Order: sequence, then structure tokens, then C-alpha cells
Amino acid sequence: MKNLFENISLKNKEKLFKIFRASTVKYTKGINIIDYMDRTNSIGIIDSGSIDIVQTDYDGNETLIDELTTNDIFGSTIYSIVLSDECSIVTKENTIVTFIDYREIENAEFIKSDFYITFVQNLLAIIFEQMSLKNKRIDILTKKTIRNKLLTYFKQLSREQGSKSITLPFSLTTLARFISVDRSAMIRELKYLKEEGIIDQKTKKIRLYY
Amino acid sequence: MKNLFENISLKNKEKLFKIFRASTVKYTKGINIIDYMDRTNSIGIIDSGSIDIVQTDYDGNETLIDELTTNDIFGSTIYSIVLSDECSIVTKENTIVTFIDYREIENAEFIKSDFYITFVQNLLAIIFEQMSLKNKRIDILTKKTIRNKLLTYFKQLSREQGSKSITLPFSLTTLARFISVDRSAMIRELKYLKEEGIIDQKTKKIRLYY
DNA sequence: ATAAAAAAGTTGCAATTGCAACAAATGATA
DNA sequence: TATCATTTGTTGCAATTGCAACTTTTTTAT
Repeated sequence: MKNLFENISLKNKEKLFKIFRASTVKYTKGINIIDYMDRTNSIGIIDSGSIDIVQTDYDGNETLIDELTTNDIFGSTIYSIVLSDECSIVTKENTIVTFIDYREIENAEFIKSDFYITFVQNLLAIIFEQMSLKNKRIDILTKKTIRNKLLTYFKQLSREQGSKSITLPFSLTTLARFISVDRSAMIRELKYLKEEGIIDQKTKKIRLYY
Repeated sequence: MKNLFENISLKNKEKLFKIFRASTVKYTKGINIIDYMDRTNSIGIIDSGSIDIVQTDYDGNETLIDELTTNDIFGSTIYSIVLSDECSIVTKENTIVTFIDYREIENAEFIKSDFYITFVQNLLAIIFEQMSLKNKRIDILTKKTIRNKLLTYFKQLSREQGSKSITLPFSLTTLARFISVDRSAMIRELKYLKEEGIIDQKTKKIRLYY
């Protein structure tokens, strides 16, 4: 997967940091990043680690909006909800984030230098990748039954991993949150799929017979 | 909303078209675009009109993957499913699409010219907008009840339109597809929300009391 | 190695939803 | 303005799902 500063020398990376008023920040586990960032014009790119985007309702209920990992992007431009008060961005582990000031993409002084163009192209590539991920998730979420959500997800993984035998990239608990269904209901549905001989499953190892 | 060729002169637009091997194509209603496009390296941007992205299963079932309108972007880079055989892109009305060869973003000869940079920035702005839309839709789709899906969507609209009195941008039938629930069940839920005094609704006009 | 924490798996039950099959209202078109 | 098409609205019913309240297994940390 592409890195934001791929093919850019350390020296030029430093220049870019100046242009974009960028900063790289290390957070420990359980920090609410939003307290530390300029809410309006920054986008953050995760260099390593992972974060949750959590929305808290008026009555205290917490909804997991998104879980982000390496190379994922967040910021008010992308998550319009972040602008609102109810939202928090919490690190799940030690996490390194690079913030850039989005406005500077439009008025940088080094705009015609090679490294600037490389940077914008890297950013574009990352965002395309992100778009693809979002579309895949929407493809799953629009399915009306847990069964179809699971089968859609498995098919995606099967295509990516090039095999009918796939390995889940995360726990079943996380999968349930990803496809936004009740965990116990999801495991029940997995049981049915096994009983009907449509799949074989043992924790994260799944074989598809369809 | 930004246009891909905003602030670019007609002359430079033509140059960009050459660089990106771009072409603008007009389709009449009901055409499957995918038959006409380079499947692997093009992205299409809708200048006007609208299209459906439809997936056809082995047993002939059609699933609406997405409905795209002006400035929406599609292509194998974004919709990985498009690569697969089961997917078709069908115009819903007379539609104008601009195709660009994505690879050329990386090796264009006019890479340091102003119009090239303007173009890439326009593209970036459109994609950020798209990302935001996708995130909003995911925010809705991850809610577990029709009621919460509706209320989440209404809240989004309310924020956008800056009022507790909102107007749906499309029909209730389309809304049901957008939030991916059964239409009759959705209308039933709207009825309950009205009975409980949480909203007022009459076709596309909705007033929020929460 | 063992305690603690997280994940996996089960089940009963009530609530929600999708589906089917309608009727009524609204909009478009010739 | 008559007709056709689309959208809106209704309801019964069966299937699916979420929720709660567990037990068991696996993983992590000291």
C-alpha cells in the first residue's frame, strides 16, 4: 500500500512539512486526538497504529463510526460529522499521525517542484484506495440479510486473496462491527452456513463452497 | 460543487484531454457504458445525467450497487467490482461522461504547467467531496434500525440545509434504496415517527421535532 | 504459569423487518 | 383530458435480527 511520502527524500519531506504546516504526532493508547487537532482545516493520515471514530448521542450511547488503521485518512473535509461536537477520535494503541493543512494544497510556493507533484500523486493514490474500501463496505452494508452481508464480504476477500480459502484480517467480533450486525446473530448465521455446507469456518479460517 | 475543469481555459482543457487521453461521450438513456469503456485504466466523471451501477448474480438477481449523478466518479480503481463480469453501468437518462486515463496522472509531459496542477487539485476536491458523501452513507447504513437510519439521514440533511424543516432531494422510493431498506417498511416507520410526534412528513417535506 | 481480559459460541424471546399483494394518489404524456 | 406509469400508502404474516444473559475457549500480560 502506498505511503504518503513514497519516493520523496527526507530533505524534501521536510520542505513539504513546512509547506503544509505538517506535523507528525505520536499518541499513546486511549487518547482523544480531536482535542489536539485543528478541527477545521487539517486532515490526518495514520502512519502507524489505529484509531476509532466514535459518536456519542445525547443519551450517552456510543456508536462506532469507523475504525481506521495505517494510511487511513480522517478530517473534517472527509468526516463532516467530526465538525460536530458529538464525535471523538480515540487511539486504540500507540499511534503516529501526520497532520497536513489541507488549504495549503492550493497555494504552496513549491507547487511546481517534483516532490510536490509526487506528494499530490501519492495523496491521490491513497484516496483512491480509500474510496475503493468505502465502496466495498457500502456493497456489504446495503445487503439486507446477515447471510448476504457475510457472503458478499467473503467474496471480496476471496477475490483479494485469490483463493476460496480465506483468512479474516480481524476477529469475528470486529467483523460483526464492520458489517454492522449483532455479533451473536452473526455467529448463529455462520453456523447455519456451515450446516448447509455453503462454507467451512473455524475462527478466522474460512473456505467457500460457492 | 466543483467541476473537474474549473478555472481551466478551453485551450488548456483540450491539452489536458490529450494528456489524459480523455474523451467526453454522450449517451442516451438505457445504455450500458461498460461496453464502451476501457475497463482497466479509465475513470469516468459524470458531467451531467445519471447512471446506475448494477450487479447481476449467477441466478439473475439484480442488485443496485450505486446510483451516480453529476460529478460522481466511477472506474475500476474505485469500484473494484466493475472489473468483474457481473457488473453493468447503465444510463438512466441522457448522460455525458468524461473518461480519463488514470495512468497518465503520473507521467504527463505538462506536469509542471499551471493547468495541470489546477486539474489535479480539482480532481482532489471532487474526490474529497465524494469521500464525504460515502462516509455519510456509511454512517446511515451502519445504524441497525430503519428508525435510526431515517433519523441519521434527516439529521444530515438538517445540517446541510441549515433548518429543522427539510426537503428530500429525491423520492421516498429512492430514499428507501439509498438507506437500503424495504420501501413499505420504511413508510410504516415514517408513520410511527409521525404518530409519536418526532417528525412531521408529507411526501418530500419533513419537519424535525428532535 | 496463571490470572485476567478478550473473543467465540449458545439460546430463548421479543421486536423489527422484508415480502407480497394490494389500493389510492400523483405525475407525465400524447 | 384520458391513459399509462410511477410513487405513495396500507396491512398480514413469516423470517430475520437484536438483545440479554449466559458458558467456553483463546489470547494477553505479569
